[in-house]
Amino acid sequence: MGKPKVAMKKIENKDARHVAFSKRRRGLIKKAYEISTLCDVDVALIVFSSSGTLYTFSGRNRVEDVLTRFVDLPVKEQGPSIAIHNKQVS
Amino acid sequence: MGKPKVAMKKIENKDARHVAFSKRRRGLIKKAYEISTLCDVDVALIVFSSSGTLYTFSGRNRVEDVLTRFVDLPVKEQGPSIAIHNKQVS
DNA sequence: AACTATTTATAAGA
DNA sequence: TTCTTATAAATAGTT
Repeated sequence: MGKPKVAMKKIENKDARHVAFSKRRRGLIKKAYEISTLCDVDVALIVFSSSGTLYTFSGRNRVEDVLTRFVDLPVKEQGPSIAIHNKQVS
Repeated sequence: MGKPKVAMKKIENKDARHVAFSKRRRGLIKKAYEISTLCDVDVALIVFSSSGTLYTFSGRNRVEDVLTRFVDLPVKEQGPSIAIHNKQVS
């Protein structure tokens, strides 16, 4: 990550947490853009800040269209309700 | 990125594109997990591979719940239909 | 908002 | 697909 290896838990200091959110939000959206472009896949990303502000990204198609595509899948194919970050999720 | 600086356009070689998708999907989901945990925010990520396989991630809440939260917003607050990766999107 | 030291992500190759 | 390695990119703390 950055300089020190940071523990993977909520950053308790509010200012530090907001700064991290701002930096990482930009990084995450960039990564989403890259995989969408390089690999030619459909991506939709939705983030709600703790104050409720919405941030989104989508690549080739509109967020709504990707969501529609998701919702239209049979529930079984939507996979587990809670996804695990380090496992491949159906 | 990795070793060589790669052009930001579709990887034309199919095998290379699939390998990149596999690696980057993992990285993207990890980043989504990290921002969700460190910054205590709601994240939903949906990716459809070119063959139509679905990959998702969500943090504190289920993907469906984040989508519902998005859909329930007034359309104006859902922001632009096409998000731009390097700009902050409302 | 910029800088910088350091960690992390990842393109190629095996 | 997994591991290794070299290098680019992300980012935590600081200014």
